[in-house]
Amino acid sequence: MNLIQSHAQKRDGFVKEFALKLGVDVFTPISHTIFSPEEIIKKNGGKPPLTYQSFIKLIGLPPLPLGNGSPSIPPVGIDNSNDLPIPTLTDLGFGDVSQEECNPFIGGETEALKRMDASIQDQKWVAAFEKPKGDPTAFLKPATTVLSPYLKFGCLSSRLFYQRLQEVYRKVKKHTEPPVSLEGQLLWREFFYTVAYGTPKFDQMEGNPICKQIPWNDDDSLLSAWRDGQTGYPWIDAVMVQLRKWGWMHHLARHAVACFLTRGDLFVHWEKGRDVFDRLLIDSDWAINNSNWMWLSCSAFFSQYHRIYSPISFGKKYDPDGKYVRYFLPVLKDMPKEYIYEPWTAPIDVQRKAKCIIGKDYPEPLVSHLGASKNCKEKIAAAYALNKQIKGERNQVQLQGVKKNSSDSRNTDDVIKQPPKKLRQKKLTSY
DNA sequence: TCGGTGTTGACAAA
DNA sequence: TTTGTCAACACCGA
Repeated sequence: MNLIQSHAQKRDGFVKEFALKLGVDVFTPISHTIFSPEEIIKKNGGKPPLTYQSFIKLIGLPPLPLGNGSPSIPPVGIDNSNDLPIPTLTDLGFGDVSQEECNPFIGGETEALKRMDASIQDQKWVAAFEKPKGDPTAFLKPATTVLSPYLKFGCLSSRLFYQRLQEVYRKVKKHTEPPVSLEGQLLWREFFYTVAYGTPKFDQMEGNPICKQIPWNDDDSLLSAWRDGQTGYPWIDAVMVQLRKWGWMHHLARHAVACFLTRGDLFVHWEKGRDVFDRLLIDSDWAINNSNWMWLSCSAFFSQYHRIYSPISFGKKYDPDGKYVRYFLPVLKDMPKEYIYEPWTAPIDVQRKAKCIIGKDYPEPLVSHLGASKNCKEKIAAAYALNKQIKGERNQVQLQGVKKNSSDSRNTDDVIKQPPKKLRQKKLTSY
């Protein structure tokens, strides 16, 4: 049983027990997601679908939102009338996180509905929405709905959002389709929930049947430089600062920093990056976060490890002047735009004039991107070959019906050479 | 077994 | 601004 399954079971048990005492009937529908992961997996022969397209083929028409088409069930809302004390961040175990005044996301259902309505009002925008085309450097007016935190905390019903989108699609002549449309985004969420529900050890590499076994390194100094926005690559560091300050950044910005940490440059284990995101993202979601880290590290779902986001040109493509970098990394605010994505290449007099000496006011690049990415590709290619070989051997064994003995018991976990334990014990500074 | 396809790359060429 | 190339993997359906 994995986390989602045990969580659901605990919740149902608790609610039922509580309700029984009050003599209340309990009806627990699928409501956090649109579809039932269990039913989709059953339809697929007991295994979760592993591609988006195969997932789409399995789903039928979605059920209507509760209270909005199911007349026997009242709308679910939050009763704010009884003045219950709201727990503080410290109560919730986040006392060491300082909240920035600029955090743009207010909590609650009222705000969630307001946000959804505001997004949906612009029917042209909804009809034309195409996720891969958004601008990850747009921060004054984000290129997406930013409804993810509200979906995560249950302030916004995914079913309601889905139905509202359908209403818009019916009204407009032409609109984008899944996977790139807004509807497609909701279905990605469903897809990842389904895989997460049906996969043992989903949140780790070892023992996870869908996860490639790759000998990631365990270098805490690389990890902390990345986490603290000290890699020396302004685009990467600015994204990590936005994560810390806002608890949110654009989807493609997440891709860029996740790729950099894992398969692109630093070759640090995706589970480490996952933990940082899990801690700092306001919308962090167990199923989606783990899925995306496996995706970006080429551990599952995606395997084109030659396609690496450049920590220099990817941000530049959207924001050649570096407005985004200057906003989140004020130390670089006076760096001329020719050098803003590669400040270490600026002549020393330019650095002096910009009041930003590289190596003193802002770090030198942690690694050389060209060399590091080449290195990563080679290591992943080798790991892939080994995974394939072991999978082949395993299939052979299954085909021949040979009973497993000790010499056959090798599995893909063996690909991992455990690094010397605690060789580098540099303690991570607190969040 | 093989060809088609896969939400989101970078770079060069047209 | 759009298209082809790079080098090549995993999954799926015929």
